[in-house]
Amino acid sequence: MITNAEIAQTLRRVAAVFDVKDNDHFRTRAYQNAANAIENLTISARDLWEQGKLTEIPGVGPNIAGHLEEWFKTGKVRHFETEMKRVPAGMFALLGIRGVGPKIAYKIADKFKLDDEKTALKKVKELIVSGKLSSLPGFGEKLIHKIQTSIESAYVKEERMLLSEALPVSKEYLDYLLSLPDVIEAQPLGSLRRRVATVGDIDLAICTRKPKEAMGEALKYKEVGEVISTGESVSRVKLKSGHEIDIKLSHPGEWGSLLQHYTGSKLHNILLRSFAHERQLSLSEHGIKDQKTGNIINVKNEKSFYAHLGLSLIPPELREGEEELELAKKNKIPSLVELSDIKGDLHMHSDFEYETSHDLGRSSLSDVLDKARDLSYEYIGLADHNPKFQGLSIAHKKKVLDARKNKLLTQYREYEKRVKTRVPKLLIGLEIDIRKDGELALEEELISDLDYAIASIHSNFELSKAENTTRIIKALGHSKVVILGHPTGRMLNQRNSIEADWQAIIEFCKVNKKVLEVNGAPARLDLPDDLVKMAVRNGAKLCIDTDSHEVSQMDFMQFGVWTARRGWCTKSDVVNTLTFRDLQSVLRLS
DNA sequence: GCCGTTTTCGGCCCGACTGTTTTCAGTCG
Ligand SMILES: Nc1nc2c(ncn2[C@H]2C[C@H](O)[C@@H](COP(=O)(O)OP(=O)(O)OP(=O)(O)O)O2)c(=O)[nH]1
Ligand SMILES: [Mg+2]
Ligand SMILES: [Mg+2]
Ligand SMILES: [Zn+2]
Repeated sequence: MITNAEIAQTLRRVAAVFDVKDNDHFRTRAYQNAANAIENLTISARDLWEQGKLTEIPGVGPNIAGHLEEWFKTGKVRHFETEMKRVPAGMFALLGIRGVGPKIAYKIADKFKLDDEKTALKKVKELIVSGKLSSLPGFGEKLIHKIQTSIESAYVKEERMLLSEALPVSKEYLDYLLSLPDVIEAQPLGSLRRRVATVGDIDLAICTRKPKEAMGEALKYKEVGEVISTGESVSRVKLKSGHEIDIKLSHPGEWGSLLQHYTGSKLHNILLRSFAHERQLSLSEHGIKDQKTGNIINVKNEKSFYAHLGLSLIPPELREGEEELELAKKNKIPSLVELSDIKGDLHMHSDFEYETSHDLGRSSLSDVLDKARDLSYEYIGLADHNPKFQGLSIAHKKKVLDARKNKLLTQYREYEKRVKTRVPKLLIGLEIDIRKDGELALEEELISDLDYAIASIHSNFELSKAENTTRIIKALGHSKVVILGHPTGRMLNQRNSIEADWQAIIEFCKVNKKVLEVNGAPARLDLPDDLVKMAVRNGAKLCIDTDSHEVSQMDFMQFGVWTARRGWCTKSDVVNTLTFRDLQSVLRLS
């Protein structure tokens, strides 16, 4: 299996060869663009090749597509191999060092004949210790020290953090920044502002009339462990916690263009700048420059920045360099679902104790209802896991489920009596495992007594694409099963999405009026944004849930909404924006 | 190497910071 990540890595290596051997900057960039595009695909490039759609990937043209075809057919690409042989293989290992790019990596690998990728880093360390590296022209003391420390830290594997991890770290820093006298405004930008599921670094921006003072104060934040680089408008620090933070700074007059630039994404920026070029305008974080007169056009905020280009304001979640520019030109950016549109949460676990197949909730129904009232919900749905499938008699399971229902209803009536107003309606459902063969892990006669069922995969994640597709569709065929829970099963940084034919599953959901969950648990965010987009495009409905096991987790709804927004989801695509009456008909209860 | 409702040739986003160097290349965001 040739993965997208492997392809992207190889294309980057070939790009590096073109850079150092041919100094061909544009061909280098073409290969990098293709690498980025393939890395960001959700569907595997191999699948696209089988469908004859490789050149539909932006940045992949006939040449690269031809090379990839050779790779899929024969297992190797002669052209790539020839190109990569033009440099010592050790060079590629050095590219992973921060601050070391193709030029420096090549100089070292070439001079010291680093032919083995595996030993290259070790050899460089030895060359530093023996002082030989300083014999290279351009390798001063500081550069060598930088390489040395970068190699050390490169051994600590860095992965992207969850959005939920980045948010409190950034908030604490922002609270500090906003407390400074010279800081007019401060806010998170980059992937954090675009609400990407995982975040590489934390990008913060400061608006000030006194840049020097403000930057000086910003770097004095008590959690700063190390200042990596610092300048008048940009600094980079590493916190004691290990988080890396970019701080950018601008005058009030440039604030709008700074927000735009630093929110990204990179691809969005590049496309926007190319578009501006056609209008003789040049964009940067400093503003909009008229290329004929050289005048900088002043923009106060992002709205007027986009307006100057004839574009409507694009929500940060959509700024990924896909079709957002085309739609903004036509003023056709949809208005996306918002947290305040949500009228209930249908995937929560109660604290009822029984022989569960997985885990139990921890909060009382009374606490859950209090929180739901705070959130102005009209309804909530409790979807505990099905009882253990094996080892319990049907009679026992029935007893358990009846007891659960009775207890919850009794508690609910007591709550109604006590609180009286704005009590959210209660639905009693279950989250039922989809077994390997697509059967539900609960007997038919026990399912019929539920208000609704969520079907979820919790095992056998490694089944083939065809097997997963079949079992999901089979499970969704049950009349009580209306929602497919956390469809891909991914756990960010821990477990990949299952393989499945999402196009077919989405089509099935649309035709049969089934609903795909957008699970807002921060480690899931599942459906992922790109599949949300596929579902929305194809007219399938979504349900944004939290999967909460205790009251505080009901706030995960925001993460689900952000993920849905990144998938171009509007209010009308989401069933839990409906009134209770309309929701009941979606659940086939009326 | 990619790409095109002004182009199939001739462009390709733009700027900050660092280090080592007298004017800029390399790397990164
Ligand atoms: N115009 C332009 N802007 C860039 C470029 N690289 C980065 N930016 C802008 C857009 C990015 O969203 C922003 C922050 O850069 P980052 O490298 O932190 O990327 P981002 O936060 O989007 O993703 P991340 O999660 O940090 O990997 O800076 C570039 O090459 N050109
Ligand atoms: Mg970032
Ligand atoms: Mg950054
Ligand atoms: Zn689950």
